[in-house]
Amino acid sequence: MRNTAIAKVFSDIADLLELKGENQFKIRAYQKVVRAIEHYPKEIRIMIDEGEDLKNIPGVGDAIAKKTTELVTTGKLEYYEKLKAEFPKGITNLLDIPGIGPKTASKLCSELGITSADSLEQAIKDGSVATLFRLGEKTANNILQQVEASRRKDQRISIGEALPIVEEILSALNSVPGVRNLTYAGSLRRFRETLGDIDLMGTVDNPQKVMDAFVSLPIVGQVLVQGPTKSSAIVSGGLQVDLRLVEHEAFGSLLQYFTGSKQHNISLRERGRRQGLKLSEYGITDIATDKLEKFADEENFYHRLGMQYIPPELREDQGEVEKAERGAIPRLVEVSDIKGDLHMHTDWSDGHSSIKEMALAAKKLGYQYIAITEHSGGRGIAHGLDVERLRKQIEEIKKVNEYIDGIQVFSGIEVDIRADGTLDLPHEILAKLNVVIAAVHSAMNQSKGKMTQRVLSAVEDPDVDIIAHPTCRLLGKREPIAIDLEAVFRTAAKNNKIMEINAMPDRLDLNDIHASRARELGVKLAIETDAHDVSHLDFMRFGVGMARRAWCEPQHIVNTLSLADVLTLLNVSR
DNA sequence: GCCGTTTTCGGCCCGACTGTTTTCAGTCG
Repeated sequence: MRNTAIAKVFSDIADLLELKGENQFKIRAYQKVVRAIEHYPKEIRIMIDEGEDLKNIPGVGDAIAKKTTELVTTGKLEYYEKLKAEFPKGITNLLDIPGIGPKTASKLCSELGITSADSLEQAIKDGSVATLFRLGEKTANNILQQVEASRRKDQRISIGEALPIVEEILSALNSVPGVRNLTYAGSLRRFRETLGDIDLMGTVDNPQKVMDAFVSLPIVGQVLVQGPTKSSAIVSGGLQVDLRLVEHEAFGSLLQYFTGSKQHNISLRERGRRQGLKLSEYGITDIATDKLEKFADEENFYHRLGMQYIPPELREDQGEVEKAERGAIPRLVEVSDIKGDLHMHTDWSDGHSSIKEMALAAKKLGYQYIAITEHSGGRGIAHGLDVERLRKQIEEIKKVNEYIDGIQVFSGIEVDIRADGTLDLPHEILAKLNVVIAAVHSAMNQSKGKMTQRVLSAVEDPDVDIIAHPTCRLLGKREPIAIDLEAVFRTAAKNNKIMEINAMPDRLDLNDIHASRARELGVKLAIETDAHDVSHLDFMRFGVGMARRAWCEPQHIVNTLSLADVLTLLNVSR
């Protein structure tokens, strides 16, 4: 049983306890543990196998540790089964509708027998919902609108789709006179891979002018709310964007508050409380004197609490607050640390730019090296290279290296790992390359056991340096393959092989949780764009964001190494 | 149900908004 499945059970328990009207702090304990387990880098199944204490997970105590063990070892949890039996099936679905909380849901269920969005819609339309105590016409109507909206609502969008939209809006608003400070917050600032909505905020001299400019942007469609300090609108693609403007003196605490995550902020406020301080978006209040201290920047907000500044990517309540108190927040990898890119395609296969164009663009980014890694041809992937064309490309790369100074172009390949685990090109040619990346591109429905063996044989192949996009997922389009990553990471660590953090915004593979686990196991990581065009080299920032969420420092990422050091590493790994 | 630089018992984050009330419950972020 995977962590996500365990988290789902505890999330259901929290919902059911809410419906039951249980002690809210007990409910919160379950909710807290859901977040902790969802983001926990190590599979709990493995922790139990290895006899590790589950109470090492923040928020897990005696009771939940015992329940987790029962759930993982038997596949069932008696407490959960009993709780479920107390309620009609499907009732927790009502909690997913915005505007319906536990009180309303249990009222709808017990008095009208409603357990689904369909029966709810019916009951609102025939007027029975509006007759319930503390529910009226307006509330019923609002709920109806939410039911309809949730039916047509788009899924969360990927960060790669969102960021260009956001930057377009920001650059348009930045040209309005009187704008002093404008930025994005929320999950986007934390670099989460998908986003539900966008939070923008800033400090300005004339809020009304900026709000007017915002709602009249061409990209903005329906305006939901428009006020002097807060506006909400739907932009093209169905994405909701909130813009909030505040006084300059409180920018730091507001940015901190709206960056979240919610659990991080709760954790922070608990600490504050123990110091006699009350934290809010307006600043920090000394409870004894009721004096409010304002913060124009986030750094001083954290320092006032006696801790280091915490980078947004780490604010997930995964132990970062304790570490910041001890001064143990690491110096995370930054885009400026990146000295090369080891995975890209050119017009030799399915890319759009030439080798020379890629090299010049990379040089402009300040890189010392790049690797050209086309697809191999055996599986019929778009214009993949066979042995003959690869030989020719090696020659061509030599010429480019003579022509261009200041950057080294490596010859490489992204060789297909066939269904049987063999590579798509022979040893003779692979041995001539600087970089060999291996990846799965076909037969993705193999069983977990078969797929794991397939990838393991590539990891153990002496010709292979790097495993690319290890789960093969495409955000919102293709589920990850079934694979035992723990086994892959352990074997990679033993064989000194590199795992890729693919920076393409619809891949982000390894993701943050996987990359974090790989790092813990001592696996070397490479952040690679998989660029098919010079413009794709900019994807590096998405990969770096993922790596930062995985607590990676420069030393964990091989392409922060200098040219000389990376060459040594690649030879050593053979 | 969790947790400890006040505590192994008694606490547990904070504020805004809405619609329903007649002072506040419920929900959200």
